[in-house]
Amino acid sequence: MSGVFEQVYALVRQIPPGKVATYGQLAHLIGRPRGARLVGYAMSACPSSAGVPCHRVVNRFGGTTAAFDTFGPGTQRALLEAEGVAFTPEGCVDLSLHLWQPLF
DNA sequence: GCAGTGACCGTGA
DNA sequence: CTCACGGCCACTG
Repeated sequence: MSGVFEQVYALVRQIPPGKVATYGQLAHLIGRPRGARLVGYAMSACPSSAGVPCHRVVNRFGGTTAAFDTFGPGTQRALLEAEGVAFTPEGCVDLSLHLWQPLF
């Protein structure tokens, strides 16, 4: 609470299935236009106990995080595809179709 | 208690 | 157009 991480987790938790958000976008939403790194670190913490779908967070290119290879190659991609997220031949998420836009 | 690092982004030259 | 650097917060050693 009262921490940047909690702010990030709160937003990520609001991301509906089939949608993805970028680090920079989340950083802006928490009031840290230049704090994209904080979002990345917050994801690294990725407390499953907090119910944070960190697999729905990708970089600005829509590329999945290599850190997910911890569970196996292409783990994050598999999770997103299971939710109906379309991927480009380059292996990136089609942000034009699945970029999460906070209504309010 | 101090310093360095980290799943990144944006701007300047 | 491309290359390079700074900046933000929290956690670890």
